[in-house]
Amino acid sequence: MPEGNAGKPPNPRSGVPSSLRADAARSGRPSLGGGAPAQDRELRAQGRQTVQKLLDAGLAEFDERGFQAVRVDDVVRRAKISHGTFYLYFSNKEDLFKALLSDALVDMAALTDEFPVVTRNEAGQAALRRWVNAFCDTYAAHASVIRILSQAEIVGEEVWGDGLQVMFKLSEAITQGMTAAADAAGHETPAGHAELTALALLMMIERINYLLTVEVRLPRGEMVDRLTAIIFAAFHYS
Amino acid sequence: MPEGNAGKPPNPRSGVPSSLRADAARSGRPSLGGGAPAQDRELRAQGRQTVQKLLDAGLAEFDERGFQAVRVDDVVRRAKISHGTFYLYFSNKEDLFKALLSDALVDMAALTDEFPVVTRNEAGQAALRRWVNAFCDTYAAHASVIRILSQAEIVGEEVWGDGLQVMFKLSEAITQGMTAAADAAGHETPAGHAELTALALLMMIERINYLLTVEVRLPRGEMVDRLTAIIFAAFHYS
Amino acid sequence: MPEGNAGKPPNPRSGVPSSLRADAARSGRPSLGGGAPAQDRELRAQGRQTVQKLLDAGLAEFDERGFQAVRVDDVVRRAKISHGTFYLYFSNKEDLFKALLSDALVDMAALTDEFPVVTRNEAGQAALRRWVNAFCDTYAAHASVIRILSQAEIVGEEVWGDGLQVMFKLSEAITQGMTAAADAAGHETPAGHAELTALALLMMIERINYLLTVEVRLPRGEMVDRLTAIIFAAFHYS
Amino acid sequence: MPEGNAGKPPNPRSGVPSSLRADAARSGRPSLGGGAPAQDRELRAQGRQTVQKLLDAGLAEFDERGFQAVRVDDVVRRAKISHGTFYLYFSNKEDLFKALLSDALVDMAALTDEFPVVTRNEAGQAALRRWVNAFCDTYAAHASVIRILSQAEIVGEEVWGDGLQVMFKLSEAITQGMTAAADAAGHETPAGHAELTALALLMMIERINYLLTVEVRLPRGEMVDRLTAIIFAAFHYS
DNA sequence: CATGAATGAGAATTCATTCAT
DNA sequence: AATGAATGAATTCTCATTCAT
Repeated sequence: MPEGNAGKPPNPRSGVPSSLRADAARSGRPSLGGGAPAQDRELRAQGRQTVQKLLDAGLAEFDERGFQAVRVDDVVRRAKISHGTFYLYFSNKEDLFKALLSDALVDMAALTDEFPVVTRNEAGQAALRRWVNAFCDTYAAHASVIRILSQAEIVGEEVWGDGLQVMFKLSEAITQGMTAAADAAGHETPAGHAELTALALLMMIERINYLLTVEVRLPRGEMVDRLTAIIFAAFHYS
Repeated sequence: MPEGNAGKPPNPRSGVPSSLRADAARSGRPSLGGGAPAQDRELRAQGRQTVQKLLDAGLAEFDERGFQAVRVDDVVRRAKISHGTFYLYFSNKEDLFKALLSDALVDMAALTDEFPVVTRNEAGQAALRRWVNAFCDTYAAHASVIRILSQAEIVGEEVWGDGLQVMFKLSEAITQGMTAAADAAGHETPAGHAELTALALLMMIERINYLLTVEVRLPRGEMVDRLTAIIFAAFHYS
Repeated sequence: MPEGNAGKPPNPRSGVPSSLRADAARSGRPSLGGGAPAQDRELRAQGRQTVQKLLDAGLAEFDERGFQAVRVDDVVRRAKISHGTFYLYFSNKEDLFKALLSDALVDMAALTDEFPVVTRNEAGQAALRRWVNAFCDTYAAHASVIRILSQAEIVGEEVWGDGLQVMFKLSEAITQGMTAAADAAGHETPAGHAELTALALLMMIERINYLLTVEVRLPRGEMVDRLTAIIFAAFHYS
Repeated sequence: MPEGNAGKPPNPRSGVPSSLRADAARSGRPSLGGGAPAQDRELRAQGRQTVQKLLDAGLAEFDERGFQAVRVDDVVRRAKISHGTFYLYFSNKEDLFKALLSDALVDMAALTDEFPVVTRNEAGQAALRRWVNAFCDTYAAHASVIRILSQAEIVGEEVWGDGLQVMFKLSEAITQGMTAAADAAGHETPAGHAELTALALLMMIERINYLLTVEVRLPRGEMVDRLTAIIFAAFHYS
């Protein structure tokens, strides 16, 4: 999930929707086809295949060298198509990235619905653990793009905004899942507090996953345990 | 503190020193004056002043536009010195950044020594809270550079490494401070576990501070409370 | 009518046919259907319709954006036919333009025959006025192409030459019509003089019409009166 | 003087200031230094020399090939300076052109003040003839740029506007000079009429000069005579 | 010390045109 | 007859860095 936005951000955002502010919901672009240029043409089999080649090549390149270092030329060379063809389907490198990203974001957003109601017992903790694990899986599956997304300076305002969206959604889901049982049981749950807690914990999960996909090798299994324990404790013993 | 390193890192690092692996200790260059080119010359009043102008201008530019977007030309124009003069003191943009960064890292590293022994009581939590607050202050004071540092793809390998160093040191300090009391009291503390927990929590603190300095406006006071509570709970109730 | 040929012209022309030199007469290609590629094929209904769509689209585009700015792609998109099809009927943008232009030139050339014998009286002036008006009508009807034609640098040598042809023809017609009556009456008419005068006046008419079709809004009715008066005076009182 | 503006003009202008509308007077940029980029730097001897080399090279190239065909690369090669240096002084080809143009426009505008009061006699006609001749000289001196200017489609809106300015000024000067004597003598001079007449005649002069500088070789001396006679007749016998 | 000048290797993008289906 | 796909040469512009004064 995206964070970071180095360089003073042009348009400051504020607030905490449902205190943490979830911006206006954007249309969930379904990542299929290509970017802008390709949107208004009908793609035939061959065309679709070329787009795919570009997406694949792009993903590979981004994964290997990051966003900045990749030149359109690299992607094109890897995909073995001509320079001009690239611009037939994507208006530029960022456009290609966006296409790649939207897949990732869709999957990440899907985690929202999967967040369980976490009860104050072993079963709850087990369910939570499963979710954390799922998060790690999803993150890993899209690591290269999410990694780039989290370097806000690199991607444009708009893309970064898409990421924030998902972040807030997840944050809300966590809040819900972690407090639902308590609420039912009549426990008091300081409203805003829970949401801030959820946000903090989400950031933790994300960054740890970040580290998991880059150089620092951490024992993933244990890490998941730790994360689960921390989340559990944070909501139930503070 | 740095995280992120988008684009598969050239030379993967692994391991966890004292499980978390703190890399080989690098020479702690003492942030004074300029970078490489300036190192072997003695600076007179005028020279020092020029360097200062460049550092100021650089900081301002980095703050406003991030690392990438800043061109040597921007810095030079803002500092009102000539293009050629820049290279008299710094070998390039990254060099300037490094000079700026080292100050920040020194201050961040200093937090290490300030981490208190956190006892399982109100007093402990209060002490912890004070430290978290200090962390936020320090982070805020160097926000622009740290923000950039945390976008690994942007800065070079070397710089990023400096950041990792500090991260591991802090992580260890937290582990110590949070488990010292318990250890003394004879509590069992699963070795590696505590360190992973500390790392996770550190990541959380960092990212939240990140968010605090960028567009998303969060209530800092409450956030500090939440962070404190989470850390406390994580170590004492899990 | 074309003038202008910015950029020193490759092959300089000189002389004044019958003092004003009318170049070698070019084959008067009869503006029908398409350009080069289409010339050797018989077009069926569908084909003719496609050509027409292209001509229409081309005219509209040229009118809106001039020659340069129009890309084959624009025409093709407007005509809602495919890129490849364009080259089935025209060899390139200039070819399309030529097809469009020849219609215009035919009409302009037709003005030649309509130029009246202008007598030194009210009737003569009225007849002249009518012709000037007709010129304006014809010009307006083909404004977009003629406007382009008059920017020699833009169109190729060949096209521009076609325009010069018509210019010289018109110039001669004016000379004839304006001096016929005088000659008959035994007035002396300095040979070359009249032709140069006619050319100058033609240029005047053309440029004013140019202005009439572009941004500068002039009162056409009065303008026609002025032009008529100037021509009349030029031939009869100088 | 500029005419033409093929391709529907973005922002239609209308009206006839003092009926012919002379737009807001623009600041008379004194053509010295370079274009935009050079404006905010102090140029030393070497710099000024380089700018001059670029201006010379640009003029020569424009003259030989027109505006469109010239690539920045051509200019740079001719001036024997590096590609990057060009952009140190001009932001692009058009910028270079503008620098070149302003000289021309200043000179053309100067003709305004030189237009004599043309009396209805030999002396008046002689004075007029001298002015027409001066016009031709000035035009010839700047032929290459003016030629380009008159192809509105090529140059930007702004540049073209500068040309219109001068056109209107000249038009007014002619009106003044041609009607001053008559007015003094108590002759009636239909207000608007005179201005339209002047505009028409100006267009004539310009286009003929255009032809004089391009391929069609006309006898300049005689042409000047004809133009003078026409103008004289137009104002005095119509 | 400091400066203005010059450099030139890139990188992005466009668009006319050809081709296979 | 028509189409979508692919091409790649051409051109513009940027910017880090070096140099002579």
